[in-house]
Amino acid sequence: MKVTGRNTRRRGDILNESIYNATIELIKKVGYHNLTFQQIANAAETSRTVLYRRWKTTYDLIREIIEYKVTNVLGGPLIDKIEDTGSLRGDLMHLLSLYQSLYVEVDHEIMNAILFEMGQNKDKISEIEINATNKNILVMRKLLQFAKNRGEKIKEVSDATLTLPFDLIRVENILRKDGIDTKRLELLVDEILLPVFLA
Amino acid sequence: MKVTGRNTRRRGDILNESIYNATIELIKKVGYHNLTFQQIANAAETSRTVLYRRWKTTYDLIREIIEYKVTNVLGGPLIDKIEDTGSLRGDLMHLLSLYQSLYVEVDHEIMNAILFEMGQNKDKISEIEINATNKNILVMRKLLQFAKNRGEKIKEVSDATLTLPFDLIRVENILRKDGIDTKRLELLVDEILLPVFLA
DNA sequence: TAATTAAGGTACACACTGTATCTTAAGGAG
DNA sequence: CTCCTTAAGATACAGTGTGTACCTTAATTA
Repeated sequence: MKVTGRNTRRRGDILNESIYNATIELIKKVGYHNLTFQQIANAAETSRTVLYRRWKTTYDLIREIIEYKVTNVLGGPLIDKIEDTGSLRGDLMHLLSLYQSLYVEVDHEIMNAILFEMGQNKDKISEIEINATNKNILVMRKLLQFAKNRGEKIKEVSDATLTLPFDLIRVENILRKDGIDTKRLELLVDEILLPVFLA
Repeated sequence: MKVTGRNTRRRGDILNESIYNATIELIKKVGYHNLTFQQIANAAETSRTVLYRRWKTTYDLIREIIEYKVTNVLGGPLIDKIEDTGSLRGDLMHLLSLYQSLYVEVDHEIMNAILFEMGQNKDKISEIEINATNKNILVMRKLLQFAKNRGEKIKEVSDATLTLPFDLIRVENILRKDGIDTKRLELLVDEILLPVFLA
């Protein structure tokens, strides 16, 4: 603690946000791989003890930050945010834009860190992430139902294929990461997603 | 060193392979994130000094292991291994099988570690990896040329879309990782790749 | 056999981890 | 307003890993 006296000990949400922000800045600077509780504590001007009490690993912290940020960015679950825009192409563009906005707002490094841990920790994380995958499948089912209701001819595909829009955004953000603009998203829709889903 | 006397100091390839194998085993055990030079040195029964002399980071070591393994598994560059099987479907299946075999033989963790670093280290790695991406594009061009020569109608797509087969295998190995069998690869070909590339 | 090269040993200062123990500020209940 | 509970923050310690420097000596080559 730098300042002694009254009003020097933060709690609850104020402290949390300070830790979140410090963590995000640190990840941008040193990367997820080099992220340490020690540095987070320094940056957030708190104590390592506080961090260890709440999170076992930096991954647990990151996960919490994502959840916090997602609700802030989207303002609610993804499935409530998709709309019937009048065409499958428009709906897919809207979906990709929404999902992409998460990567931009939450920060690539953090989103990719999650993806990486999914590839490493076979057991404990899968529960959380399988859940996320299932939610994404439901989003796509709803989106394709819009198209069917409009009379568009939709192919019957497996659940695994329904995750394709999300997978594409993930790959884009790992490999390309810069210049993922509307034009790029349109290319994904026109060259990949529409041929896959539209009969 | 455990044993003193003659023939106790390994060099060159024998030492290298010992280090490679120890690293692979360690990654399987503790994951890339927790991989340390110290543990590698112990497991390979060598000295940390030896490791630091040759590799600056565990990532550099991993990268070398992949190159070593790839030539062992495939027996040469990927572009020389694809064949005209008589149909685009057959060619794509063959390509996916080859690329998937890398993940199985080299170990998921290591392949994913590379992917993760690609997402983190924007600068230095991109040169290597952009190169790899370009090679993959050439592979797909060659494969699609087989199809054109046979008279199959092939869509004109952007280069970024040509990396789709590789991207799909990557995603599979991050998220699903178990049960990526022939049936799964067939689904990728029939539901995604053929609709994208075949007119 | 001598010279060169590289493996292996030892040591050091520093950073991070995880845990335990203690103090004390903040916020609520009465 | 005071007491009490809760949680923030300070301090300390043993263990592990890092990166580097310096030295010794085995293996290879000339």
